[in-house]
Amino acid sequence: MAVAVDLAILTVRDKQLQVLTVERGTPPFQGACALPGGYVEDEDLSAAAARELQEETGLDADKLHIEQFGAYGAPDRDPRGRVVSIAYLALMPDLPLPSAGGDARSAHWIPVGKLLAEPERLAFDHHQILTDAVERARAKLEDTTLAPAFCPDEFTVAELREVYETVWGHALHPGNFRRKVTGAEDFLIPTGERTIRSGGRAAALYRRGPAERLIPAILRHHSARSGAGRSQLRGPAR
Amino acid sequence: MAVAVDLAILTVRDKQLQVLTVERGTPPFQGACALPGGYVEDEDLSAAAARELQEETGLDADKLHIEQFGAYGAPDRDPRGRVVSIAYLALMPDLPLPSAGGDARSAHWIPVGKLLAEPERLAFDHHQILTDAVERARAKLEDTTLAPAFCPDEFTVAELREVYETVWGHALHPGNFRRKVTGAEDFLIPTGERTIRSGGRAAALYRRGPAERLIPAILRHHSARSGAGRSQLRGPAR
DNA sequence: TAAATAGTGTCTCTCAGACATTATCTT
DNA sequence: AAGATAATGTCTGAGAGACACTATTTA
Repeated sequence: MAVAVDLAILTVRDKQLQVLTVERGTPPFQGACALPGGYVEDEDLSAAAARELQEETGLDADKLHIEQFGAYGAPDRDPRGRVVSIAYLALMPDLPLPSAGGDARSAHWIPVGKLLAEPERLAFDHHQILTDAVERARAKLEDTTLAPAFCPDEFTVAELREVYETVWGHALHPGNFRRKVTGAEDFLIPTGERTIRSGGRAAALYRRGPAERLIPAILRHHSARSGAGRSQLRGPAR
Repeated sequence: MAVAVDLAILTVRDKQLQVLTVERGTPPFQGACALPGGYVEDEDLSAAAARELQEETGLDADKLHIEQFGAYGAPDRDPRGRVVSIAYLALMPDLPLPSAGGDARSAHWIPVGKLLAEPERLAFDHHQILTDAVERARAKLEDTTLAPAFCPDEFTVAELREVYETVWGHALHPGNFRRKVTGAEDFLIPTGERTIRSGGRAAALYRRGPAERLIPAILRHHSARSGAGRSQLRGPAR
């Protein structure tokens, strides 16, 4: 029984959540997209994932976030024979891929939304794997300090907010978002510098802090709370 | 390369979180405890886990909660050869094990605390697997409706609270706990009946509701909040 | 100046912790 | 009645959504 690793490498690019795919040059699923991956050799699973990451992107695994999130082993998931695949999720900023890796033949960034809407475009059970990877990423933004993994070393609050908005797929309130992320302990460390990334007031730059858990968490859904604020009608008499 | 499944089957028993272990009768690790498990055959991974569960406990997998939580594949984790193991977490009420399963030779419930304190008692890397399983269970009680999986079909709020207290390892405030679990939508459904399980007023019985996510969540840690209540000194003048 | 974005302040509702109190059951 | 447990109520502070407002930069 063969054991492989598959990687869902995500980034935020052009205001879209995108995933790195390779085009399959040989059957089965010739011409389709697939998540990068390969067989596990005489090494630990995480080492296999790091090696594949290096081969596909030329990037060093300990420079970005990478974590295991599932194992897939349906008997017929690979028509060539029994393969159990351990799936890894990697998050990275929108860097130009070194593409030096000899294996970087045909790596492309593709918007996740497009891929999930067309289940046929992904080989094997990679549609399911990608679905699970995206859900994992969305959930982890809520209560961990993972979001800066999508940003360069130094970033603004607005850039961080764009990460959340892109991954979750809906807009967040700028003022409240700032209050929360700057209030969470050890999440963001101000560098003291400012920058102008777009027309408007210069924004402060931050670096990610040492915290791993986000306390308090930032919830995706408005959790069916009736909402506060001024929605109640409290006009002057009636 | 062999692929196996290992099961961390947890229950709450005698006010302790306990795990089902089997005693190893043959080398390696002869005489040590191990998590039940076995090789994956011509079946899906979840089917292999369900089969092992059936063999070890005589219980049906679709009657209790079971979920995959990790894959372990260090090259030297099994001295007999390369084995990658997919780990599953199962939660069940404190039932008498049918033990009809022919394989139930030497299954024992052992308190998790005791096992985690003595890393040598568990074979292979099962100490690590159990550690991860327990952490997963603790985390899932926070924001999912999983806790009733540890209870019989009908249960009282106090029994549910005992589950939380046992898994998390600390006491919870009875009044506040009740307010939260009965307030969470679709979490608990009152059966209308009452029962007396201990000296005192009869308690209402509940059944688990259809919700999967617990909203709002119940947090383990007091999240370093300064705490509210009457701790402020507000005595009458001074 | 206007336009645009960064950042702060405030109001109100909800939630959680810390009690206090009432209700119901057994002995 | 006493003791025990179940269930409810209240006060307070923290956090979140909504929104108004101020600050700083470019065009």
